[in-house]
This record gives sequence, structure tokens and C-alpha cells, in this order.
Amino acid sequence: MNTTLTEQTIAAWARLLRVHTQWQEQVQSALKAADLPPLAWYDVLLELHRKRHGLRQYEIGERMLLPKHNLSRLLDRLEKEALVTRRTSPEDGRGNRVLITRSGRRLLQRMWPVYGRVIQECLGQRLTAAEVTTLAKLLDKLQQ
Amino acid sequence: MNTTLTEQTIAAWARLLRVHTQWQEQVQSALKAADLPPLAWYDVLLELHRKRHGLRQYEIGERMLLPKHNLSRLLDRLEKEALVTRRTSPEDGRGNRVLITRSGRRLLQRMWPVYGRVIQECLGQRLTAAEVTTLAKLLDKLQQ
DNA sequence: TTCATTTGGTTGCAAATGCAACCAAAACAA
DNA sequence: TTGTTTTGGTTGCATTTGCAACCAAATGAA
Repeated sequence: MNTTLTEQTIAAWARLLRVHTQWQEQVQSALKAADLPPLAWYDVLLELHRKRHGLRQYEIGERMLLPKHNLSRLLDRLEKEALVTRRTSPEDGRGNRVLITRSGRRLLQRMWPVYGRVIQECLGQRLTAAEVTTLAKLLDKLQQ
Repeated sequence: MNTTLTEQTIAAWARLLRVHTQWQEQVQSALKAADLPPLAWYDVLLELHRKRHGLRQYEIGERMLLPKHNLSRLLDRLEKEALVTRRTSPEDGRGNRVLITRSGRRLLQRMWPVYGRVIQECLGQRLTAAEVTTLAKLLDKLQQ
């Protein structure tokens, strides 16, 4: 097992952090320019969109790597805008099941073009298809 | 110019975001466990450490991709802990020049081992040297 | 010179995040 | 059964971030 930190490793690390902030800026400002809510809303809605029977709150938290108290209040905001509903869970009296609403799906559809365009501009356009694949593979190795 | 967003591009994008959050969690919790301040403090101090004559505030902001109001208050906190000093700039009456203090450098030295270890664990250890180099190159293409 | 514009930085207020404590239901143990 | 621990989720409070307005010095135009 290699324990020596190299310059290349530090460089890769620093670049990933920087790329991430740039992307974040691009996405958020594009969304704002289109008068759309922040990216986190999209993430929640997308997770829910995929599951016909909704998700438990903790499941969303796991998928999004979001601490529970944080998610709790994020859902408060989404619920206030009627984009999701919280229904007390039949299988577990403590928790609840979160479902996306019709207008939640509509919002998702309005956000995707804006988001997708930024992804293409920041990533798709700057690398060849082969490079993108390589990148995806490397990042996959870094997960979990 | 390629304008079609592929599945691979979306996958790479999503993975980078996820890897970033994981890293962030790892770093911050390691720092906290060692009773050290957040990563942003390290970043500022490192930039200043490299420049004998300090930096203008806006220069730090550019390097860190941090909005100015945000940086302004970050420096307030650092200054309150005597890790940096703000000196009114001789060359420009509006701005100021920020310098690292001796204890700022000491803090940097205490933070680095903790930070470096996480970098090695999350990145260095998980890829071969060649892969790290490839990753660094790809990320470089994505910058700016 | 004078006036308008830009730039570097700060501040007040609202919104979001982190932390710790909390509550109630579920799971486990005796 | 009863008592303890764990789990899912919420809430109060402090810290941080974002936004917009602001100030003063610098730059540029007339």
C-alpha cells in the first residue's frame, strides 16, 4: 500500500476542488438567471421522480450525502412550494414517505435543459468522448 | 463542436460532484477531530504563505474563487485569531495587503499533516501513479 | 479641472448550514 | 412484560453564506 503523497496527487486533488467550484458557480448562476431554484432542489426531485412509491427521508439523505437535519429543512421548503408531499409512513411510525407532486415533475422538466446545457458546456464540450469515459472510470474508482 | 449531451458525460459529472462531497466530508471531519479550523482557513493561509509580500484581498478572492464579501468576513475571523494581518495598501488607498503571521504559519504546519493524510487516503491510495497523472491532466483541461 | 464610472472592500439583513439536544416509535434484551 | 438502546426525524441556536446596498479611492472622459 502506497502511503507517500506525491505532487501529482496534490495537483489532481486541487484541480478537482477547483473544477467543482467552477461548475457549481456555472450551474447556480445559470439557474438563477433562468429564475429557477438551486441545484439541491433538482437533486431531491430527481431522486423522487425515479421512484414511483417515493422514498423514505433517510434514503434521500443517503443518496444525496446530506445530513438529516439539513434534509429535513430542505424538504420543508420543497413542501411549502408544493413540489413534494410528506406522508406518514405505513411501515414505520416514526418516519415518512416523500413523494414528488405533479408540479414537482414540471419543475424538474423546466430545470433540466438549463442544467444539462451547463454540463455540456463545462464538461461534454471540453473533452473527447474517450476522455469523458476515462474520467468517469477514474472517478468511479474514487467513489465510496 | 459537440453539443449533444451523452450518458457518459452525465455519469462523469455526477461522479465528480459525489467524489467532491465525500472528500469534503472526510477533510472537514478529520480537521474537526484534530481540533483544527475548517479547510478554507488553510487555503487562505497557504496562498499567503507563498507570497513574502502578502496579497491584495481581491487576489486571494480570485485564487480561491470566493466572492469578495465572503472573503472579507473570512479574513475578519482569521484576523481575530491573529493568523493574518490587514495592512492598508501603499499602492492603492482603497485596498489592503494581507499578510500571514507567525502563528498563521504555525497553524498551517499543524493542519497540513491532517489534510495531506486525507488526500492520500481518498485519492493517492486509490489510484496508481499513472492514473493520478491521467486524472490530473483531464481535470486540467476542465479548468477555467 | 470637474463629473461620471469602475474597483476594492465593508456592512445589514435574509436564507442556509452545522451542532447538539430532543422526541417518539422501533428494535433488542432480560 | 419492562427497561434500554437505536433509529428516523424535528427544532433552537450559533455560525456561515448570499445578496444588495453602500462608501471611498481610483480611473476615465469632457
